[in-house]
Amino acid sequence: MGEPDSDLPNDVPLPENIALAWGLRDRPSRGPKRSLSLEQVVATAIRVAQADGLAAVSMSRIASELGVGTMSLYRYVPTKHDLLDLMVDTAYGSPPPPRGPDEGWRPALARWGEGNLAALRRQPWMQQVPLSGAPINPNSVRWMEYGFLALRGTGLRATERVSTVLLVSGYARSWAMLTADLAEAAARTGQTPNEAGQRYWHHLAVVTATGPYPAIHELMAEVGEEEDEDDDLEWRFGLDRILDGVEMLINSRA
Amino acid sequence: MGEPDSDLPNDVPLPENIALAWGLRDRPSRGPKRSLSLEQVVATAIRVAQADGLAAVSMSRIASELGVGTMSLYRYVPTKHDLLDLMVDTAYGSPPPPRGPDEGWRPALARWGEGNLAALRRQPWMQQVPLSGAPINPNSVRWMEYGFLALRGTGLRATERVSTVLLVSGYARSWAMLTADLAEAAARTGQTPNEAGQRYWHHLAVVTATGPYPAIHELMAEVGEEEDEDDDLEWRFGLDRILDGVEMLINSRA
DNA sequence: CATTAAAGCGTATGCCATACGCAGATAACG
DNA sequence: CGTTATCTGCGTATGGCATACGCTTTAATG
Repeated sequence: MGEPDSDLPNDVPLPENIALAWGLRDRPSRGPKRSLSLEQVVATAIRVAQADGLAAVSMSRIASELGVGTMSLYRYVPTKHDLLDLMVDTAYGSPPPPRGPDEGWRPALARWGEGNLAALRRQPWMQQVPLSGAPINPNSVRWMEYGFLALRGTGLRATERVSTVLLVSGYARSWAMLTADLAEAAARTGQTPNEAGQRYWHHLAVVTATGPYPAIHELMAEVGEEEDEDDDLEWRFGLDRILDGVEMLINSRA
Repeated sequence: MGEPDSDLPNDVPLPENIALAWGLRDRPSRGPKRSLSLEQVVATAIRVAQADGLAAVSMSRIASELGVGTMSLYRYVPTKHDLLDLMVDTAYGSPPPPRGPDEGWRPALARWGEGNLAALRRQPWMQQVPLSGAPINPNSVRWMEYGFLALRGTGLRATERVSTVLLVSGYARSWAMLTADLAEAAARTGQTPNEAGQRYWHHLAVVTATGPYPAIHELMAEVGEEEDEDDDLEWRFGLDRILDGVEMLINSRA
């Protein structure tokens, strides 16, 4: 991933979107005062997304919600894409409390993972936003900070800590997506999420009826027998496997 | 997630998009013959995405690429959204060879995970497509089949196998995203990926300079010391942690 | 051969992001 | 205290987009 700025000159300027997100643009003093703030714009956009879905988030919709002209928004945000970026950053909200002074890394990282999932469940539209790679926005960086705090003093090397944090957040994202889709289908057809799951398995059974899918058929047969498990237990299972794997390595080095 | 169709009546029809993806629409015999096939449309769309990015994929672009009118495409695909769905399904390509008769679950699942990453790297635009939840398209189902094949006979219960497969594919997706973003930034500014990584760390250093980010500063200091690691080694690290965690559970039950 | 239904697709609609430039506001400068 | 530079809000215009509708042509069925 390359090294930090060991000898990179300091005159490499921050890209505009990063400076914007961190509030580092130097506000000039010349012209009239602004009637809005970037935070207001972002908050309004989030409100629209939360209420009517990501597809309802248009510049004109946000503007009219704020009682200003559409083009005025571009005095606050260079493109809609940047706005989406800021929306996601803000909508994640505060991370769970960081690892306490006498707390082990494992419960702290578990809490961090649960926080990830909770955030995505609070604002499901975030899953539709194609995310933009390496985290650089303020709140994302704070989340990362908390994640790395959990792994301090574990003997894991830097790149290993990065991978571990990515492991947890990636799993949270995948899990959120899977369950959100079923929940959404359920809500749309006015059923319980459980019925939606049943329906999914049914469709899968139909399409795999002809053709070689032994493992999937085995799976479906078993799911039919097992008692209905809580969704969150299945999520915990994967999280625990990650934590076990990491713990194994840490212990083997101690 | 609900049980399969233990007693669900068989008259629940397949949604149109599922039938379409599986080629289960009954082609009527009345009218003129079609001049294209669904596969051709999907393949062309993929070609456009591969060549000029996802943003270049418009119905009119695909149509002109095929030498037909824009609206003709709607005889093959109900909406553009469905087309994107099929594009992703197809573009994943063939999964790696399934677990062999004398092969252990671990190398098989590792290979499956590598295949996930390789697919996303082959067609980076797929990461921008907001994916649609539970896998139901033919190729996705085949990938799933192979994933579950790897976990056959491990003593893992059905829901546990689901979580495990999700764990691996989710991590592959996260990793692909992180590295693709840096690679893309590198290509755009005409640098090596390593320089792009350096630049990222530099930006991170600047924005976290003021403020309480001890864990991130620690991380950056360490990354500066470590020799440049191969990206794929860092990826392998996370994958191995998953596999370790799963193996631990399997062994503890045996 | 008449009927029927589908295929290809031109046209039109309505939404979208956003480039451009103007008018009024505001602070800095002489 | 003007004058000037510069920023704000925003009306207007552009070009692209997905897609609804309905017409014409085609071809298999009765």
